[in-house]
Amino acid sequence: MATEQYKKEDHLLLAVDCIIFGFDGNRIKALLVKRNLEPGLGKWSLMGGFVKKTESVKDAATRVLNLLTGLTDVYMEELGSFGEVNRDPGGRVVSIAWYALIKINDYSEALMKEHQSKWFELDHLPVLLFDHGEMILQAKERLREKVSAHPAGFTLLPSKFTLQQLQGLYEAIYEKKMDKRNFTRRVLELGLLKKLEEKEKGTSRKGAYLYVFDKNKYDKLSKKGFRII
Amino acid sequence: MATEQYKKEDHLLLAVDCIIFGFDGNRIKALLVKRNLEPGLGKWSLMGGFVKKTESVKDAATRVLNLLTGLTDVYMEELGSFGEVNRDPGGRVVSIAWYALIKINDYSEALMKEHQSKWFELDHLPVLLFDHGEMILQAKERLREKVSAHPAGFTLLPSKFTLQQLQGLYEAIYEKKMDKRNFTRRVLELGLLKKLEEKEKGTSRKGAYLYVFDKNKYDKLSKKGFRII
DNA sequence: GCAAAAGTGTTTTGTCTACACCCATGA
DNA sequence: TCATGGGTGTAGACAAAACACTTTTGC
Repeated sequence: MATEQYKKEDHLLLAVDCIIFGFDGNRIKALLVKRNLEPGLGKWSLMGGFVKKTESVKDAATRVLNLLTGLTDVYMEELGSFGEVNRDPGGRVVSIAWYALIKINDYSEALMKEHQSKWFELDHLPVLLFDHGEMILQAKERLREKVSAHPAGFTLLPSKFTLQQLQGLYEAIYEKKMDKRNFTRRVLELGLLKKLEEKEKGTSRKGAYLYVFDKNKYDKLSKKGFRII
Repeated sequence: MATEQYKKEDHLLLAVDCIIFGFDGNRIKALLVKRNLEPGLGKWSLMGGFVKKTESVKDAATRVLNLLTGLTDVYMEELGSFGEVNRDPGGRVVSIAWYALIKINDYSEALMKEHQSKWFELDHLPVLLFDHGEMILQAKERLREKVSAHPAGFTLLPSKFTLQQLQGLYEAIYEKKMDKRNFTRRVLELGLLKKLEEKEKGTSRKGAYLYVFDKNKYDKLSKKGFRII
């Protein structure tokens, strides 16, 4: 099947690794797993896997994410390749890193036990496999750039959320406090949110109104971009 | 050498393709070559090549760029992977696209003859190999984002240049006219440019002052970013 | 009635945009 | 002397930032 000229070229292993972000209401966290093969058996690492001949790179990333989380339809984007010759002592493996944003509660305790996985705060990461620490750092930077101009980050929140939760998310990503009035005004002006009658009463006596996204406007803003910070 | 578990995984071909941008004073152009192997022999395509086992992905991109242009120390950045299963009918090849910014005069007529290569305006591209058209589109978009906040784009200009050449570059990238006074003020305020005594007398009787970059400030601004548009 | 978080406007500051004329020079 | 591109400043519009008090309600 393959053209003759191609056959004599070097064939390599191509992997995908997923930086899976979650938000627990206070901090951004990354989901890591205990590696189950050599080299690096038992080390904390990103969830990864090899790209098969019969699937696209994106499909491989989706498959690997699904293997760990059971989730489909997750926001995921390519971060970039990691292609140093000796990055993996087990062989010549080029990895393409992807970052995914999930609702932290979509990932159950049961799955954590099953896969020996755990959420880690970004400034309390363990020692990581290979160049996975660098991948997470780059992904964190990319996440900042992304959410400054796209509503993507909102997918880290539960489907109903309060304005203070949304602000807390941005404060966690940018690691700085923001002004409540300015923040509220900006996000409401985007016209992206629908206010519900319901209130969230967990955190205060008064209770805060819950909001949901207007999917149509979300799609429009995703394409066009905006500036929220 | 390779770990046992790795051996049974699929091995694929990994390629790099370079989107090489130049600026002729009026338009952004891309450097294309006539493909010299099957499949797609004779078609216009990006300069590309396979990643060898003994080189990093970045080194491969650098090597491929150098093969065509003879240049080293070129501004180059990863665009992303192109990994559809059937993107290359010759076999399962995943390509990592890189874009490079060179001074158009660094690429001689002699090299164009030797490699059957040619500069094309971005809105007059020929029919291209595989998904190379899509790569160029994405690279063009990325270039816009990049130069809006980083001085990288300046590397498309000759080492001495006038303010109007710089403005022309931005106008070409954004495909819109800008205000001369506003533009001048903004770039001078960055403190990035050093005014020379020399004047460029080619395009007007009066002559326009030439500028060069202050390398130190360039490096600082590269990291920190700015907003020019 | 009080503690604790929710909700809400205005003023100030800074940034961005629009806009037009004189200058220097070679032909 | 005139045609051509080079160089320069200001006023108004708009957006961003700073800032503090009232409301609701469960205990």
